[in-house]
Amino acid sequence: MSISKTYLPKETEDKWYSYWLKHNFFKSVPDEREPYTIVIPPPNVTGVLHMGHMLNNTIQDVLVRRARMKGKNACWVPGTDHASIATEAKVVAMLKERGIAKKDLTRPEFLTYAWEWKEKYGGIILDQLKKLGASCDWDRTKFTMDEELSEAVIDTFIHLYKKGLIYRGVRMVNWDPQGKTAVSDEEVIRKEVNQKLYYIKYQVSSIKYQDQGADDQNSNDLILDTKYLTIATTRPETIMADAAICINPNDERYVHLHGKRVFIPLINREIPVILDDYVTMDFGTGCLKVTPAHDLNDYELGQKHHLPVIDILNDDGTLNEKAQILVGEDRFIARKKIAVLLEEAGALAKVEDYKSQIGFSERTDAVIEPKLSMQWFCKMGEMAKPALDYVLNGEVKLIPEKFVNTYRHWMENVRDWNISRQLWWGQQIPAWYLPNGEFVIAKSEDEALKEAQLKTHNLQLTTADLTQDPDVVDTWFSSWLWPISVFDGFKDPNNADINYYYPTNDLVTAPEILFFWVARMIMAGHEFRGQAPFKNVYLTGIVRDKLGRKMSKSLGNSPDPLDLIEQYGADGVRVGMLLCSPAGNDLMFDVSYCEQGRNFANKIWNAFKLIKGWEVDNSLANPNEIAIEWFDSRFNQALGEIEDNFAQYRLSEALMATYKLVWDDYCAWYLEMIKPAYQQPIDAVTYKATVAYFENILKILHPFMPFLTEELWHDELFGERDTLDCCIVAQLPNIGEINTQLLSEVEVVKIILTQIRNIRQTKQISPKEALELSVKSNSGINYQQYEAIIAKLGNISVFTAVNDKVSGAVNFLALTDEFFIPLNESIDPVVECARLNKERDYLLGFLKSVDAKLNNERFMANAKSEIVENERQKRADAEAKLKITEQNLADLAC
RNA sequence: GGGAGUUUAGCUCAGCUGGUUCAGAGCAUCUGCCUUACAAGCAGAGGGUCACUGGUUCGAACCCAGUAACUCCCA
Repeated sequence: MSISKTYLPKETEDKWYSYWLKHNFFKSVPDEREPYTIVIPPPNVTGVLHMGHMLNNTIQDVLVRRARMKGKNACWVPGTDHASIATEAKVVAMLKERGIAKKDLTRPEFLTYAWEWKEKYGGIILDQLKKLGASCDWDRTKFTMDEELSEAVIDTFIHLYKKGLIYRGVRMVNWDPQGKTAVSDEEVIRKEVNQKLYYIKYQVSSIKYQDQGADDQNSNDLILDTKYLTIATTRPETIMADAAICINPNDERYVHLHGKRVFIPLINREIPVILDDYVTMDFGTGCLKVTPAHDLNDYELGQKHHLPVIDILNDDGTLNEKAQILVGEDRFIARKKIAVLLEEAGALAKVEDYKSQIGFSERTDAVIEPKLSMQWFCKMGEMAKPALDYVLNGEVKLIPEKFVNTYRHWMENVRDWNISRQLWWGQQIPAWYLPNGEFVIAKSEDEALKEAQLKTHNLQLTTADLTQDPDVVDTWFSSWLWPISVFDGFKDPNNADINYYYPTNDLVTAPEILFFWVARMIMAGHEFRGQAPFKNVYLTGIVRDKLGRKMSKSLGNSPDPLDLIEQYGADGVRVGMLLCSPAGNDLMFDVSYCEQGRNFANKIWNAFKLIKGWEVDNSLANPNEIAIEWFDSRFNQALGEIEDNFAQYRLSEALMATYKLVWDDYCAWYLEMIKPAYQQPIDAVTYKATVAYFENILKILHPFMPFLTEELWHDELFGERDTLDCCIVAQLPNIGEINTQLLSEVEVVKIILTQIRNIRQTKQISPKEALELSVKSNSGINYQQYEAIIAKLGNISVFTAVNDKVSGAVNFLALTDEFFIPLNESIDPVVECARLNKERDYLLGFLKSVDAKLNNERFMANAKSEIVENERQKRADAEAKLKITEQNLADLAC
């Protein structure tokens, strides 16, 4: 049977994934081993796999697989998030297509449709993760609206309410007019947008109304005009909601306005001029329109000055009757129309281009409208404190550490969390309203009734008198419980799972949800378990394209991860992702990394092919002792580096160390050293060692490249394997002895071989032509033991040790040892002299710099002794080399 | 406006408590090779005023101050 020339991922991936599943390798139940737990950041149930997931889950899988191979009981809990706004929007859209409007449905009817939709389309993303190789314990798959998880949400709500941490109040919230719901601060994405700044003239009321003809005034004129004051706003459509004009009391330009009143243009409502140093004098005109209903800062200013709140917007962003004009128009259309009306009325002084930050809804991308409404809030201050401490005292480690500062800043300035959403898809708020407007909080309608009867001392009340709050809680109010609720730690706080798996080990997530998810999970962990939910938080970067732009659907710059897997194989894509992903820094993704990953897979495949093709001859002696011993040391050395990198969560460096070990050390050096001549058999000892090394290499590769390694693992090259003897559960080798002298001497051998190849290249000598090599050793290295290797890889026919230099031969230095290769052609003395002179100049310069240190009293006094010793050694080496070089120069009579 | 971070080869990044010649890796580039494991490869080579300006130090990519550019978070 011939082996394919390249690795073919498609033939292995599904096969091994099913095999792993069939034999329950991903499954975890508590036992006596040490647990290693990761809970997945639950993707939206509506989501499809994008590059961010790809990165995130590759990292998790690498960590989980490695833990499994270190003998831990590894458990990776998967699941999805019900994503109320996003899912509800999808369901509404689906219904609309079928000609059904949400408003015509009852809540239960709507929810039936929603569940249907979820069952049918939800969770695709979990199947996509399987393609990537994610070794999740699928039996533990959870959904944030599962019965136990929902129950946990309700219980949590009640618990926090009783503790006084949840309250109801009118607050300015971020209103999403498209989703028609409030969203939390964290769900508002700010973007810089080109806008217009409208300068609008308000007539001052104590002056008689006259003179309209001054369109061409500049700003200074505007200020000097005492009949009008001019404000600058980006939102002219909200002037009808103005409650006052505010100026800075120190603003000398406007002293004449103190105590005055002005008219709102078009509707001619009279409003006061108020004074507050909140107003920045040098922004706009220095006059600020105060619109408490439609701006957070204005709201606060309004509260301070007891201004009325006039809300002129409907929930869908259209103007209502209170606006008096443009009623029913959408806010953006109204903006354009009112500009025209103001212009016609002579109230528009000018329009400027202006850039400013605008909030957009993360879920619907609608422009967020600040809106006053009655909402439920969760107090954060008290909970933030312990959650901050976990991170500050290192019980929860953020990786990289730079996020600690950001985290602290946020936790110290945390604001109360608006947890209600005006949606149906989610956990309905467990509050029941009584006819008198009071409310009770209870787990069920029956309990609510009892509470209500108790509260009102009215036993006549029936459930018909109660109305449950129609809103649901924020999705994050269920995801913050995730590390506890996936192990059913609320209903059954002492069950075997939660006691075993909690706290979890590592959380891998994006820094953008550090606050609205990570911080809150720590709060919940502390509140409900008295323990942080995880020990380490690995924050990945944002996947960007080559040009540094965030990958997004709208830009169309994101490759489909499944296409990438199709093209480069799951292992190739995993390697590609990790090659360019430093922790916490954004990564500039490019498919060329996947290509590199695929090439690497292919390299391993071909190394396998080579070994597989050898025939063993038991009668042969082992000529490769040195090579075998060297690779053993090198392997152990690399193992240490990899271990160290993992301990610091430097995954891309751990991968790179592995990559170089395999490609350079194993393939390029080791296999070349021991490779028998064409169609010659190999001795048994070398063969055995080589196969054993290869098996160890498969182990360290497995977390990165699970499919390829599992495929090779089962080849008969490695002998008969039991059904359950799989690479996925193989135990990683321990670090063995390292012969450092051998390692450094082989480095010299590599220099010699590189020099020989270099000479061949420059002198255009074919690799097939054998050369003679002599060495005049000054270092004490016994080159005899490396003779076989040098002869084989350098194609050297005769390798001799000499006491005197060989004249007329090409020569080079490796450390302080001199090597000679006699050639037929004579050496050009001019070229050779130039080379030697350059070498001498360099050495002289080097010596000078070393001597400068050694002759410097302050250096000798201050530098550590090993550094001084090091300088002395450098000096000795340089002098030795200089001596050789000068001798060569003298011999050539340069 | 407040805070954090980044700036090292064409690209992506290492460079741990300042101390092996003004620095490493992978990719890319250039040159030569279809040398029967691999052209998705092999061998060799080139490439950097460590953003800029000062300072501290015997010694600075690394510490300090300032400047510039970019990124992120918060308001």
